Amino acid sequence: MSTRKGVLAIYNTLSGKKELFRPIHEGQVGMYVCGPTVYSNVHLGNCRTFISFDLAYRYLLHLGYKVRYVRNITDVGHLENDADEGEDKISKKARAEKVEPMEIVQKYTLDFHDVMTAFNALPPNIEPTATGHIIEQIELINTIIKNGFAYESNGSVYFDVEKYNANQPYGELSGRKIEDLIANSRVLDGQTEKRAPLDFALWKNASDEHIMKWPSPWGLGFPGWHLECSAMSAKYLGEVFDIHGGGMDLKFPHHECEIAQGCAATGKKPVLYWMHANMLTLNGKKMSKSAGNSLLPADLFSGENMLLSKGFHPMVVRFFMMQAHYRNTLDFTSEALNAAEKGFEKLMLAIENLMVLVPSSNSSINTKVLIDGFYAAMDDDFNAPALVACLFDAVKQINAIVEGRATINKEDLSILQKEISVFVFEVLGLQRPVEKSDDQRLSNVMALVLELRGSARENKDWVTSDKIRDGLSNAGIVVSDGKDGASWK
RNA sequence: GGUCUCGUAGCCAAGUGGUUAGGCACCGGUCUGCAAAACCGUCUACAGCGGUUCGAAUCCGCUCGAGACCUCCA
Repeated sequence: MSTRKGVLAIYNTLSGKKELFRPIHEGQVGMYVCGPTVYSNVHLGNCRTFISFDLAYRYLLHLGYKVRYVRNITDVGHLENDADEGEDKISKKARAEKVEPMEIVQKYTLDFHDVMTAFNALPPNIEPTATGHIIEQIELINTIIKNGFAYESNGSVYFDVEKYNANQPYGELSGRKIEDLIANSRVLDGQTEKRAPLDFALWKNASDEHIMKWPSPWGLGFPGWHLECSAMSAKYLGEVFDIHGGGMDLKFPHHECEIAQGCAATGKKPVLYWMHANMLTLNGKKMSKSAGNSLLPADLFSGENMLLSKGFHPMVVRFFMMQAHYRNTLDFTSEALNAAEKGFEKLMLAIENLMVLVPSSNSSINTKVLIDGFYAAMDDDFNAPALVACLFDAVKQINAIVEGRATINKEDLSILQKEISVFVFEVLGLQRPVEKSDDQRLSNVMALVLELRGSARENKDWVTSDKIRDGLSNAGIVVSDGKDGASWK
């Protein structure tokens, strides 16, 4: 696949344009994605971002790149708000549940991993935690202070945004001007430690009652949220790396601050390509836990939620997400999920048929055009919905071959089988849902039941045959009458 | 209030100057004892009003509507 390197275009938030992807080191990619703050269960909106970057990761791997994918776990420093008395999310939850903060971290990290596994998201190569990198963070703060872009105040350290902005623009990524930011910044109580409202914390002094704190040159305290990602990405990917991803809502201030921290520490912009995944909406609005407008994956799978009439398989949900581009908002509705479920089943059925097709001596379909379409879609900024459309073109062709309206030769069949498998299972990361039962005894019983029903049908004993069909239906088994006899699932 | 994004058929959603995206639903058909399933076909849309152009869903302007960020969020 090495011949395809160099044709992938990625939309770079920093330039506002699609750019041809050229990694720093030939054949290698360093990718960092802001992970979750593990203070509660991840909701479906959180999941969309990670699934979006899983798609990017998978396609980069497919193109043959050696990827180092780093996704952090934020387990300290994420405050409820920007006021000085803002409480750490993990601490607050630990206090509420009367457990150690690390018990909160452990519980919700495990939940996050379970959910990611259910969605078939590949694990990152490194999953660093903020609390595991306090030393690196203190070192980074020291460097920024030494370079003159941060100052200590009352046991806390703040980044001096105005001083930084004198030489390098602050707000480049999110398209903001510092004058507008100053004009619009809210004046919060208790910000007397800062020289200017825009300055953000690199290190926060911990009060006596604060339960998560570490010794530092500035006293007991804890790191600032923005700093964590800078320290961890630099440690594992270097001062400058290829791709930084995250949710659209992190663009400002989080990612803006990361750029400032990186430049202040090294004089170099830390990231070549900034990628931002858009939000999953519910009722037309961003899914958000704090706004009470969110849905938990577990509820979606089980169907135990007022919004849902039934549960959906994780792969149906993943397929639903793949039908929208990662840079656009996607609206969640029960109806849209139902539609995705039908489409997903249609795709899976066609692939099953493809794998057992009997080749002819010649092909009436153009396999190359189909496959080129797959690549063209993904090369265009990971356009999964365009890929899905191409896959359904292939489905139509497969069905035509199945029904004898088209033919495919042995060579084309082999290529099509391989490429469709690659794009559906490896790139889109879909999985065939496991069969309801591989119980041999049930299979034997069903074979007998269907044989008896078949006899009844031959004798036009519709009462018996329908009784069997309805009875099985009540037992959760659907009988389908095809040309070559009945089947069940 | 500031900055920005979006508005595509009943629903979800690609497409950013010229070739009917796609999925689901609806409707029609094939198959079937009936039904379901499956398959085939149909449905040719781009918020409104102007402008630029041989040609606009796409570019520009205005209007209306929705959302995001500016405070914690993926």
